[in-house]
Formats: sequence, C-alpha cells, structure tokens
Amino acid sequence: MKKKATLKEIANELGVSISTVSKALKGSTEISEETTEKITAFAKLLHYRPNNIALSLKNRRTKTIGVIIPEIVHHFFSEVIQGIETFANEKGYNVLIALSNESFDKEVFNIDTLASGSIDGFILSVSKGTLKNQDFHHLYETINQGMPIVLFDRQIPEISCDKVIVDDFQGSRRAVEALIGAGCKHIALITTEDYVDVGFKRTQGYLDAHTRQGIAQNPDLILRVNDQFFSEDALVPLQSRIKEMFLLHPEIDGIFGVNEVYALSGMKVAQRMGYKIPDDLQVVGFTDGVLSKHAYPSLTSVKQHGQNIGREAVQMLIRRLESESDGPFETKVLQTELVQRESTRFEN
Amino acid sequence: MKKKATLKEIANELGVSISTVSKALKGSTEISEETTEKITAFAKLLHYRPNNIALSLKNRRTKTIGVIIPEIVHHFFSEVIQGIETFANEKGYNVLIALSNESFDKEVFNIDTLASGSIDGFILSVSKGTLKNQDFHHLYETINQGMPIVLFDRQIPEISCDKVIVDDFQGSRRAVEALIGAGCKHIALITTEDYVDVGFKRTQGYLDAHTRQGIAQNPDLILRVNDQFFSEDALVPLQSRIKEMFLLHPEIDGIFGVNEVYALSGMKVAQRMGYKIPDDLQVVGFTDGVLSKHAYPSLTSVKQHGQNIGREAVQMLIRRLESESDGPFETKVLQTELVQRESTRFEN
DNA sequence: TTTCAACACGCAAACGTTTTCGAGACCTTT
DNA sequence: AAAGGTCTCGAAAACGTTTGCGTGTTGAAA
Repeated sequence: MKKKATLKEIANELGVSISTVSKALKGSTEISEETTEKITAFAKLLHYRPNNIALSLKNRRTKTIGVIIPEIVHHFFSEVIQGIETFANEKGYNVLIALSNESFDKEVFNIDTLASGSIDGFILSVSKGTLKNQDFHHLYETINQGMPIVLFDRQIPEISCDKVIVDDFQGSRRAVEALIGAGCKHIALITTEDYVDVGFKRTQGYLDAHTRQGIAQNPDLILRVNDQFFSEDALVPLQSRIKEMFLLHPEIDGIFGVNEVYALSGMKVAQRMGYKIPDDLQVVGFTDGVLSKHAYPSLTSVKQHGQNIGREAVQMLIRRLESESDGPFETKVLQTELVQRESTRFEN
Repeated sequence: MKKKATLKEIANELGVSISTVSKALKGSTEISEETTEKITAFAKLLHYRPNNIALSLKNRRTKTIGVIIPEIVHHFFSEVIQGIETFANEKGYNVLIALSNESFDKEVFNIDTLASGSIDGFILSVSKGTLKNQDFHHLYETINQGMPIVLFDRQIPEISCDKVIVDDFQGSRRAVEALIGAGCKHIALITTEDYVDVGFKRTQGYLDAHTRQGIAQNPDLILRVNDQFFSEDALVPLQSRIKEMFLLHPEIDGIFGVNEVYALSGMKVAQRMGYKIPDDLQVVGFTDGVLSKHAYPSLTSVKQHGQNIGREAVQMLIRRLESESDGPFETKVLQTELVQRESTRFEN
C-alpha cells in the first residue's frame, strides 16, 4: 500500500534537495552525472511519475479536453468521441466527458464545473434544450474567459468560435437527387421539427434537390416528427404516422429519412404493407450507423465520418490552445459520402 | 478576455487578505457580516469559482473517476458509460475516459498517465490484448499504490478488487432453456473463442441448459468465431461460415448468438435461405442493443442493463474512496433479463 | 483605569512541481 | 596568494486553495 512517490521523498531519502532531484530527472546539465544516475535509478525503483495535478497548477494548463455531448448511447456521437479520444491521446491530451442529456441546465452546469480549471478547452455539441431556449450566455461567458470552444454538429451561427460541421445540405441534396436519378417521382421525407439545425438543413437539401431536378414536391409527403419519438418506446406512434402517410399516398416510391431510425422505420412500415424494397420503394437514411449496415435489406445512407469530425475538432482546439495567435475563427465543413446498399437501385 | 478570477484578485481589489476572502465565501463565522456581504457580492460579480486544480492539489483528491474501456462505438459500453457518467455526476464526480482499443499497451499507458494524480480511482473493462497476454502487472501496481479499481464485464479472477459483472452463465442458460421450452431440438451456438471470459461463460450456459433439460447437444452446432470477424467488413466470412453450418445441418431450429451481431447474422443468413422466423427457426441474442430492437423481425435477446452496471461500479468505487475502511472486496453479480420479441415463440 | 473576553481579520504552512538565482567548493590563471 | 571561472547544488518563489493559530481592536466588567 505504498503511496505515490514524490520529489520530496526521493530528496530526503537521498540526502539532496528537491530541486536537485527535479533537475536530475529532467536531465539538466546542472547536476553531475554521478548524482543524476543515482537519482534516476532510485526514482525508477519507486516508479516515480510527476503528479499531474501539481503540474497543471504550475503550468496553468491541464492537458485535458472537455467534451460535452447530448448523449453517448448513440452511434454518431460515440464515433465522434472515438475520434476525439484517439487523436487527443496522440497529442498528449486526456478527455473529460460530460453528458447534457439534451438538457439546458445540465449543459450549463457541466460547462461551469469543467471550466473551473479542470480543462483547457471545450469540444461540444449543444443540447436540444439549449437550442430551444436560444440562451447561449454560458457559451459566451466561457469564450470571454479565454477558454476556447469548438462546436460540432449542432450549429449556432451567432456564436463566434471554431466549428466543425457536416455539409448536411449537400449530403441530403445528393441523396435525394440520387433517388430521383433512380426513378423516384414521389419521395417522402421523414424529418424533425425545424429548431434542430441539422434537421432543418437536411430538409432544405431535400427541397433543393427537387427544385434542381425540376420535380414537383408535394408538401404532404413531408412528415415532421416530434423529437419525443426518439425515445425508445415511442416507435409505435412514429410508425403509425408513417403508415397513415402511406395509406394516403400510395404513389410514394422513395423515402428519405434524416436519421437512421426514421429511414428504417419507414422501410419497416412499407415492408409490412407489402412493398418490395428496393423494387417498389427505395430508401435512404442520413447517418451511417450500425443499423443501416445490419438492416434487411441493408440501408443506403449518408455517411458522416464521425471520427473525422472528432479529429478535426481536436486539431482546431489544440491549434488554438498551443498558439498564442488569436487568429480568425474557422468553420470546417466536412463532406458526406453516400454509401450504397440494398435499399436503393442506384446505378453507380 | 478577462481571465478567471482568483482569491488573490478579489482580496487585492477589496483590500483584505486572501484568507478573509476564502473564509467569507465559505460563510465562516469568523468574518463579519458586513465584510462577508461585500466579498460575496464582488465574487458573484466576477463569476468567481474556486480553481479545481488547486483544490485537488490541496485535498489530494480530484473528484474524478477514470474509465478505461476497450472501445466506445459499441452499444453495451456506451450504455455503461452513460450509467457511470450520470451517477458519478450525481455524486459530484467527473469522468475521464480513455480507450484501450483492445490493446494491452494502450491500456497500460492510459492507466499510467491517469494514475499520476489525475483521478481518484478506476473503473475498467480489460482489453482483449490484456486477456491474451495474461499480464496484469499494471493492475497490481495500481492497486498497490492504494488506488482503487473496479472491474466490470470482462473478469479477471486472480485479481482481488471490487467487480461488477453480469451473470452470463445464468443469462444464457435461461435463454437456451427458453428456446428448448419453445420446442427447439437443435440449437446452434455462435460464440467467440474461449479466452474472452464472457464468451466462455455464455457457452457454458448454453451447454448447461442442454444438460439440465436432458437434450442432446451436437458439438457440430457450435460455431466459434475469431474476433476479427467483429471488424466491420468481415461480416461476409462470418455469414458464409454460418451458411455452411446451415447447409450441413438443416435440422437446426434455433440459434443462440453470444452477441447481437452473431445472432442477427444467423437470422439474416437463415432468412435468405428461406427460413421463416420464428416459425422454422427461433433466434435469441445476448446484449439487448439497438440492433435487436430494430431488426426485422425484432430480436429476442438477453438484456444486460448496461446503465445499472455503470451505476453499481460507481457506487462501489465511491464507497471505497470515501470510507477509510478497507473492507473485503466484493463482486456484484447483476442478473440479466430475457426480452422477448418477434424472433421467438416463447409462450410467456 | 485596568483586565479580559469576544470579535474580526491576517500570517503562514501545506499540497507537488518547475525554475531562477545565488552560493559554496574547487580549480585555474596571473 | 589573490582573482576569476566552473561545477554542483540548494533556497525560494510561484501556481490557487484551505485552515490553524496568532494578533490587534473593541467593548464590557471589575
């Protein structure tokens, strides 16, 4: 049960001063070879490692990145975390994670606690609660205190800081254009309500695709789902609304869902109603997760490269942390990739 | 760009000493009401919050829990993290996350770095690399330094520390017994190689169910999959091995997979070969994740309650951190739950 | 007026580092 | 032998807290 060794203990044991030990371990030329050897040997014996907390206090930097995400049981976010953690580690940083659970209050609380010295900077995706409230004072305050923030995924245009986002508009536009190119004339959209930025942009992309391809778009084919439908057990009402739409509009021959669950639910409902996928109906989802891969038939989807998002975010944050220059803020827009699988008949 | 306020700044500004400010903010009776009011008001104005790092150094505790898991893009592990984070937060702790990526070296490295003062204790699930190496020196050393560890999921019997595990044996025994009860005579098992403890136990449960129910078990119906099959693109060889088994043994009328992907792959292969689920073939998987819920037909599976595991682990760790008593180590065994869905015909 | 408590506050140490600066010991040079 | 120069090391400050103890001021009691 021996506790961690400290400089003082080594110094006392060897009859030298603390500073001598410190210098010896850092290989300073100030200390004689003989002493250095003796000290390093003894330190190795005791498994000495400098105390991070003391270092953080002295250097006024923790080498830790704070990450706040709405939830972690979620393929996309855990992929981003994976990217963040891996790259941060390569750069010698640790990652402190906090969950907002989509709640404004928890987001504020977490930012407050972490900002009190625990971390050097934030990477975060704002909660839906925050987006609803439109209250960003906690973010402003943090930035004003000189702590850098990198936002990812969920955008807040009015906040000036580094951002890394996905080109939701282009991604969904291309997906819908691909559907049109594959012969779909009546494409249903299953989307969220507009206050979530990414849902809004994906809807815009859907609309734009129609405009550009000169296809009429029927507003009745847009299903706006309340977010509550995302909670596990609320799949039933979602599916019944989808079924309703199919009954009203049997002409539907394509589905674009702004996330995996919506697309998959659309596909399942259609299958149960007798539609053949992809012959009668083609389906594309946004976010390429484990569900798309393992669905039957497997789901064509728009891949977001979550790990790259994390990687980019870390890179932007560390650049700002380690350079004194307060350059202009950047917004990195990452392109998506359309992964084709069995739920569509794209020629390519 | 004002930096964080410190006690010293407040003291200087108000012409009092640092200790007066500190005591006033803590509501000490030593300080007069008048001064206390003045100080708290000014501190509020400056958004003063005590520096966590300084507190950690002084108190020799960081109020941070280190979590090391093999990977995070994984439904089970992210559920555990969710449980850990939520409960730790309630208790006033933060969570530092590190990923081993199933590598022994990364696990050792992460433990070493985090153990140097950054955290108060560990919650971890050991990597496959560590299990292969059978080298646990890093864990022993950490424990010897007086830093508590709670292991979860992946067991290491020879290490004495607190553990929280799932009753894999019972869970799979009951699942297989349910299959037998529902009329299955020839149940295939898709499992991992034996060095992973949980895979081994689930296999044992499968065997025991046969023994107890007096059903003959055919060793040819056990498919041992190399772990590489878990990497995304290696589903194809997995599926072809499953198909092979079906061709050789058309009598198969039940499948038990030790994880979601195995069970789902088994079901998909069977569906493609014309089997009707659950009429011709019933399927049960271990780990109740998003795949099971959204599969078509949805998959009956053994639910592990990942969040509870995280919760229990935090509870054990904090109990050890906050009580001086070094009581005996405990192993908490959590029971599983058989969640019935469309892939089986269990009467219950 | 002296004495003594109560009150209000400041000093200083401690947590474990790093780093600047100064100082003693020894050696070389004149 | 004195002066100067190298080596080798130690003292102390600093990072931001908390806290035990000392101290000065006040008021009241003797």
